[in-house]
Amino acid sequence: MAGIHEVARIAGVSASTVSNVINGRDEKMRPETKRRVLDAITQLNYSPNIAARQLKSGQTSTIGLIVPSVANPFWGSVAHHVERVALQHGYKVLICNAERDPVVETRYAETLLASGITGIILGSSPLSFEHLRDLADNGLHIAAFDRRNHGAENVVACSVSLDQELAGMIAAQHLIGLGHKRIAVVSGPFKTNSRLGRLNGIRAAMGRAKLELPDDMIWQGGDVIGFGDNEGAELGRIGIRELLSRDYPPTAIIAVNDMYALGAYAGARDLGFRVPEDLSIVGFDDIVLSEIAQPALTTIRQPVPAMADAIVRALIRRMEGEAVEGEQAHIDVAPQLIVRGSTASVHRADRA
Amino acid sequence: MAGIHEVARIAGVSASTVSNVINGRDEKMRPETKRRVLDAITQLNYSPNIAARQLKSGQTSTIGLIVPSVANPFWGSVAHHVERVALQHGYKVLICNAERDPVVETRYAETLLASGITGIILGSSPLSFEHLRDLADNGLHIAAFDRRNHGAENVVACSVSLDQELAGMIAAQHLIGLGHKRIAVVSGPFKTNSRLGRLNGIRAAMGRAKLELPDDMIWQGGDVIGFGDNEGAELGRIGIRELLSRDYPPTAIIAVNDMYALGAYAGARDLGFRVPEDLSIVGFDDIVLSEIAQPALTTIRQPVPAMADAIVRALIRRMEGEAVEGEQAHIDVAPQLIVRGSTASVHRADRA
DNA sequence: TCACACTGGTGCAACGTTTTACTAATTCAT
DNA sequence: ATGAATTAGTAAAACGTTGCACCAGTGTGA
Repeated sequence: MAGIHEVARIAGVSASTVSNVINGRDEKMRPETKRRVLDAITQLNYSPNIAARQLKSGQTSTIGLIVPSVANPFWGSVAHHVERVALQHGYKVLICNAERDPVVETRYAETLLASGITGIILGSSPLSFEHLRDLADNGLHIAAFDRRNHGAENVVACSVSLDQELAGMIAAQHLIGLGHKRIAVVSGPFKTNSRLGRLNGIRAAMGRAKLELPDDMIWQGGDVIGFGDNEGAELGRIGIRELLSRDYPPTAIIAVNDMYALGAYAGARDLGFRVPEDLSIVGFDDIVLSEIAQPALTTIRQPVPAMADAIVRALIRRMEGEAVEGEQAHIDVAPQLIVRGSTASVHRADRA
Repeated sequence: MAGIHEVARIAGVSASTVSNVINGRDEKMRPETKRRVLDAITQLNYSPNIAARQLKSGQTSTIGLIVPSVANPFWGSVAHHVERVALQHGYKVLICNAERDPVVETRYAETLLASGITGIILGSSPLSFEHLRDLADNGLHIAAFDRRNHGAENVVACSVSLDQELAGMIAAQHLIGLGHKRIAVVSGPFKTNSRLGRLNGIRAAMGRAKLELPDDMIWQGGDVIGFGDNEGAELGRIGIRELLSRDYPPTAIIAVNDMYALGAYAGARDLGFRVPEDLSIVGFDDIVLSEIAQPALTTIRQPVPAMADAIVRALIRRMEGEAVEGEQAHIDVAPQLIVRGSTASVHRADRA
């Protein structure tokens, strides 16, 4: 591969001039000189060595995106939109799967920082960001997707998320409004901020309606096999079978995300329950397949394109030092209830 | 951030010695010296600057993965497994979404090569690899996932794929065996090698059974909005509605992948057709949701974990110069028919 | 005692950019 | 005609590693 000096030699100029051309500093340069350089560049098929550039300037136009697992279409969609927005701003995106494992997450973040990447977006919504404090102190800008930065302002520069509690409340209220009284929750471990937020919202709404949410109506699976983002659908299926086998089965289910909800469809079917006649199901996220499912899933949509837009812009402002003191650090987006075919007014509730 | 010289100063040795410790060249070194260096490293929280290392050595332990879109769970799963295997071999993975656009694809490949990455895995299965010839000539090792490298041996170093024709034949034979005679195909544009291969297989099987596959039974959508990997489900839905509105609608559908197939479920439902009573549907890939769908989808499985394993190992052998002359460059894996609930013997065929 | 081999390191020149300070050549104002 | 200002471009020192070539001691055999 040819270097900048080779180009300079061919064009009959100095390396500095070539560098100036490449970087658009061509105000004080004869058009003809510029042309000669450009010609040499195309002739040699030259492209700048990124490692060298980075070593010198300390800058990369790359941001890291750490997600639980791209095998979950929700995160696939997030990755897609983050990349789209980043590209518009001249940034590339490096996607990493960390499976919500803080150790893997930290290792990835370290690697990214060591590669000169100074900004990452974290999708794992952990309860604490302590494992990343060192990196943050060393200059890594961290943005949180799907979690507020409250209580971690010095580690997490900015964040976007649904108002998770409100989202949980809306889901529960929808079911309560349909007359459901025995509502269960299906989820993986409540070890993420977002899940906990949703659960609190559900509790609040039920409390207000004078309904109980006993612990045995909260099904938590997947502790052993990780946080269950890969196996969301499978866990949902298992969870609901367990719940529906009870003496007093629930008449409605709130699944912690759409993958669990779709798994719940299968589990309900396994036991001969019809959705929504015998069982109503609500999910969160609104992945593409939710609309396709039979029946189409009622869910709380996360407006991913807008969220990606907000977080990428906010992060880039921080990385480029443009953020002003006290600039709004968290952006709350409104959850949106999408009513489709998986919820209906209660039928079997009275029988129990 | 501290550098190697700072560490050397603290440990009371030279930078070379620190470098030797970091890179495991410690055979001729007093254990005590090594310990001092290690102590200094932890004390300063030192980690080597990757850009500098790369600039000097020309090596990165990173491979690139270019996929059509991680928004399709199939590619999410591929990314997941590629990453898993790469990590086992000490490599990291950089995932890029190219939406099957040769221009975007080329730009990503250029960026990767310029960053010192000398090996990429390409998932787009293009008809031609000409757009990448230059990069290959400049030292980029290219591996193809989902397509044979035949006819492009000098551009594509190695490849894995299903035997696409066989896969197509198996799908068609399954339906033929159930008595179907009017079989339609739903797909995005046939501009990829894998889709074309599947179609050829279907044709061959039908020809052998003396059945026709007229052009108007091959629905192709999505030309305008890209190659339709994002919109697979939506396209499947539209396509099938169009096919089922014909005077002589098909009794069975082969969808080019599971996303299209799942979309076809919705489209069939829209028009009051029941699956599988009125319409049988077969997909390809076997994504997680296929098992969850109602009814569970009959599909041709791609053994993703094994394929990822094979291609990553083959690519790394090439990158590290260990591949011997004439080493097998393409690995064909066997398609596997997974019969589930979406196919049944023909009922309505006679009515038409 | 000398030549030689080992042991346990060290010194320094790269790698390919960027960028600051500098200069040679030209034009301009006086 | 002279000094100042402008224009168009250059030289060279970084950036943080790596790895070859080298070297100062110490032990060994003749």
